[in-house]
Amino acid sequence: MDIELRHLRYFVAVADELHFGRAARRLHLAQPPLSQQIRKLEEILGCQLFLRTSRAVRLTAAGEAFLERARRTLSNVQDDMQEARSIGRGEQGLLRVGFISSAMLTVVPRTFGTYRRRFPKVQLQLFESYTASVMRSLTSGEIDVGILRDGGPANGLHVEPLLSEPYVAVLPKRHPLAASNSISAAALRDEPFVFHAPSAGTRAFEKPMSIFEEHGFRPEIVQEAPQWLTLLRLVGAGLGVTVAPACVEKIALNDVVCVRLRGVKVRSDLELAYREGEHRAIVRGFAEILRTGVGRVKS
Amino acid sequence: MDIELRHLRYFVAVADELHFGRAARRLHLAQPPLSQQIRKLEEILGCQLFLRTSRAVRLTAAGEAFLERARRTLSNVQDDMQEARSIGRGEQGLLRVGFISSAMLTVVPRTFGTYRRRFPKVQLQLFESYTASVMRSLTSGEIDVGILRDGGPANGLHVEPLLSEPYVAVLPKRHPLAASNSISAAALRDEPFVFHAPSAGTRAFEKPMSIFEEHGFRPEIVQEAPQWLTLLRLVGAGLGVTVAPACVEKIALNDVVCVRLRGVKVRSDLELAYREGEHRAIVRGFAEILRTGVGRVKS
DNA sequence: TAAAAATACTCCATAGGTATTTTAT
DNA sequence: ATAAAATACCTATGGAGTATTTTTA
Repeated sequence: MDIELRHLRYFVAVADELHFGRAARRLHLAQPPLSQQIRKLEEILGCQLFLRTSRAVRLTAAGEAFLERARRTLSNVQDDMQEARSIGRGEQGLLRVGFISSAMLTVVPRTFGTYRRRFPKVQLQLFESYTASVMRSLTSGEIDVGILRDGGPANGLHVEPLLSEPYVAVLPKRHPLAASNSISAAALRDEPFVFHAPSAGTRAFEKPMSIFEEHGFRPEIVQEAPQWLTLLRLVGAGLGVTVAPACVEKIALNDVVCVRLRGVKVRSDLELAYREGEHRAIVRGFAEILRTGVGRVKS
Repeated sequence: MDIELRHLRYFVAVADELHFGRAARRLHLAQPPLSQQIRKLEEILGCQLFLRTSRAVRLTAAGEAFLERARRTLSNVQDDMQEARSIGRGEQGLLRVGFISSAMLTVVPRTFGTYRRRFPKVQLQLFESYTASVMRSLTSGEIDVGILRDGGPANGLHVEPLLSEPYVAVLPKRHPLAASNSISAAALRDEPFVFHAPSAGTRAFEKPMSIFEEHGFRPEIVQEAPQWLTLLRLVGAGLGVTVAPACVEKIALNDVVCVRLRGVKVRSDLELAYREGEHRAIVRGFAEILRTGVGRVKS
């Protein structure tokens, strides 16, 4: 016979009432089974908890000490259950989110705010990096969610589109085409390019390059740089031109001009990623907020 | 349906083994009821604790958190049970003992040592006083046990003899009777007496006085003092004589002589007292040690 | 004598067992 | 194909109910 929480619940009730009949009523129980269970508890413990006469019930020293502990145990178990539930709903814990800088030029930061308000107890850790690095961190388990660009299908990762944007050409302010309302990709055939390194993300690199493939050329990259801001300033300084997802225009200073690319089907996809088989409510909750947050703006 | 410690025990076993079959074996249980109980626990909590496939079982984030808590709860409950048992056996707690000074002239201090060794975790608080005060403190609940002298039967108190001693006459060194091997109580008829005040303990006062009643006189007390040492020095200084329990001889300096009282039936009883209906093992344990400790020396 | 706990018994809810199916690798 | 969990169903322990007795103030 093992001790059970039932014994503690009954014991606390009797100790509170110091009356088996009243305690039984409080427990929605008949008096005899209550007496039995208390007796059983005393047998398990091997010591008396109550001194009973037909006129009065009082606690022994052992009962006095055990009462405190029993109360604490019952209360702790309740708290533990609440915590488990809360974690089960994704309301508690640590969530590590890796993201690319350009995600901050979209609606994403606002969804972070929404998430904080919805799950205030979650500790949100943010890691800023580039697509390939975000994917590696996801796979290795350093982060739980990734927000990246054109990560495409990846082994062991679930990747889903959040936001699709057209590419724009980024030209120096004084470039002959800078005044155009829109240009063809073919117009950039002989231009020197500045761009990210391929290692920053294979697909994220190949996708914009493929724009020019159908016109039979591949841009000559004269300078690589990791950040869009850097690339824009290099364009502004006349080192070359580039193509970028439309959102990048937001950080363009007045030394460059962003021009719509006519007839280009290829678009840049901002994506949400997490490990395949990811089950944690904390991750599912974040993903859900991100989807609806981004979706609401699009519609 | 309420959560029970059974659920925690089963949960911990499965979490340890990460295998329902093995966990069931460890619990001396078939696998299906274990699966059922875990499922039931998950229903009670309202969240998954395990992710099971037929090939692998692993903890969810909620399960991970709940595991720690469940372990702690089970361990705490075990500790709490041990503590209750220990208190039930009188091995823990606070024991307040009131005693008269002369008890320290007997075997009593040695029994205190025995008690400490037997119940090392009990905090023993000692209060030195006189019989009437010890009894009042017992009744009022300030102390738990009393060691006193001739407290006799008292309302609401259990009083039992520990040690019976003859009275001796205490005379100044140069008193005419001081050289006697023994004297009759009648020989002290015209002597001035020094003694305790009656308020120090009615029976403890009346008992020695009764020695002289059968010889038709009552000692004239010329000076009262609360402590035996004081009384002995007063005798030594020639203020009077007195009668004292034999053990008091141990603190006699060479200015007094203790002489056996011939033909005196009245003896002084060192007694153990506690409240009637006292049930606490801590008190019973102390009383038992005191009885056997004093008894062993007598026999 | 009256109030309350203990006892005696009965019943049934449910923990646990057995046999089998489903599932995922 | 196999190992393991889930499902279905059955059994029986023991928790809870009813009636009664015992106890003590």
